[in-house]
Amino acid sequence: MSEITTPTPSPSAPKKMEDIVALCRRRGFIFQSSEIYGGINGFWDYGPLGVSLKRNLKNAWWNDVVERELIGPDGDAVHIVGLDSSIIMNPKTWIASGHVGGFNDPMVDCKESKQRYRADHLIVLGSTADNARLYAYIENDEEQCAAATKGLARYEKRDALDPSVHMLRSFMVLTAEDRARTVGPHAKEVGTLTEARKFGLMFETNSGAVRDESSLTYLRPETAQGIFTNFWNVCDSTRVRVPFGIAQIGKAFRNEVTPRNFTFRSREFEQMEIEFFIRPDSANEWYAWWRDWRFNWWQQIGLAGENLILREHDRDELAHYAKVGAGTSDIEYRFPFTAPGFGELEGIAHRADFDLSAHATHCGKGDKMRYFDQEKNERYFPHVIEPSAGADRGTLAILCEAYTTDATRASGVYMNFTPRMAPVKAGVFPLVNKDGLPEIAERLFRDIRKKHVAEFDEKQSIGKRYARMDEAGTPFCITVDHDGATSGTATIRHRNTQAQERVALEQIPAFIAERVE
RNA sequence: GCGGGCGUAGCUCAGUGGUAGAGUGUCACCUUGCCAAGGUGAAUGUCGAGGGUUCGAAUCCCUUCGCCCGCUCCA
Repeated sequence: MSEITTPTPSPSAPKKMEDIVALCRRRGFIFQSSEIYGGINGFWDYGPLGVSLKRNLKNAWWNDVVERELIGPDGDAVHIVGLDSSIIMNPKTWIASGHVGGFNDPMVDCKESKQRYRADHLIVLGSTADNARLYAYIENDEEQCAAATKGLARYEKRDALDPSVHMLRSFMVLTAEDRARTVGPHAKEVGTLTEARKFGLMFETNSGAVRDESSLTYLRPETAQGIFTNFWNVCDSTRVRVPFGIAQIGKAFRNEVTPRNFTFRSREFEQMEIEFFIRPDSANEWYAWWRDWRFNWWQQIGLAGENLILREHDRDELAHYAKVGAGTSDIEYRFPFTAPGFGELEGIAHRADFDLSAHATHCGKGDKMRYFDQEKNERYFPHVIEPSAGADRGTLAILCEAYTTDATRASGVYMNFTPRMAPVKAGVFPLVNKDGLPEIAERLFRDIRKKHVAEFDEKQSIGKRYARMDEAGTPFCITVDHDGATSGTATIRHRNTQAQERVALEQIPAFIAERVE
């Protein structure tokens, strides 16, 4: 093997999100959904290169989580089984999980202050008399309450109203006329509060042809509940013992208030979730192990730089199910649109036994559904460590991290994917489209293609072909030239350095295989 | 949901009431012997959509959809 050229790479300029979005479209990574009809907010399609990239990410996750050996904190192999549960489930699932009750809140906007309030947290104070002003404040907020009381007193003094006929009402019971005489918590004028509107974050649909209350169902807002509801099935059908995990990759749907930032916050998205079931007393150990292993995993698949951080949640930002327990942490990436801040890629949460016991209660069997631990001769609801990752966010982070500008090369940019993530592993070209070179190159191409994704290109100048592969992020380009045709070799061009080395034709498939796996 | 900005060829953009353009990319052929080279030729547009004003609208007005930024939201 001999070096031919080694150009010096130039330092990368700061990344602009619009450039990344443009490349994604131009090269077929990501398109806007239903674009020819003007698109639809919060939905995206993956093109030929994009679907490969995303699938490589999901396959890497599934391989590393479910299929390959993984050694846990106790030195034993970690046992995880797969699952593919349905998107539409019995709606009671979402009552048990807290999604129907807790996240279907009526909201009120104030046109004057631009503030938004939970309607069921607004209390209205004032006279029962018609046309008298009412003052709203936020429940349990003493400052707000005092301000409303003061405002009311001043108003009633001015208008000489009788303050003895006051009453408190929830904003929820107000009529349109009442709202028109209500002053919002941060407002000066009356009538600036809108009516209460439901911000249901779950997509509703109906199962069965009859569309009524009884057929109401939801598109799942997370894949996790499909795992929890199958916990008992998996235990009964598989020889699993705590500690063990169930892994699932699947779509989930949330009616986000504001889809924003390319695919980062979409209404339809794909999750890669593990629910790992443990003995309650081992939560700290497993939580820390999962957190660290997952952080390490993201680094290995191409997010190795300082743009990736692990962030432990503060107590006061913990979700309702994680108030007690070992903690919650996020693995976050510094996207161009969040910089200098970070956006969440994966959350690792100790959910305690919140979900299993909630489902046990709601399905009516209660404590009878506790897991029996043979070894300890004890019954309990296992605690759960949940590493929950976004496949679309992961794909986007890889795209952003890989995007590298380089003024010295023709394309001006290349995608620095790791070989494992790269949609195309190798481009195979004849240097010129004659003299028997295409035939040799095509034989090599077919040989590589038996195991790896490769592209054959004999059109146009060699420079254009390299440039195209740079934008697709192909790590290796193999060119059959005249020297090679006589000596049985070809040059392999490395994407990042543009350096070339000469390798014997029969060794090239192994060369690729070594670097891709 | 609110406020601001923006939507013209795949991409970057010009065109401000009178025949839709340029560069670049794409494709074909020739040439070429390692980095978007050169030559010749070709294809490509609901001017985001709908409505209105006008003899005539990419251009002016209204509505709407989408994208970006700031709020808001984010289990």
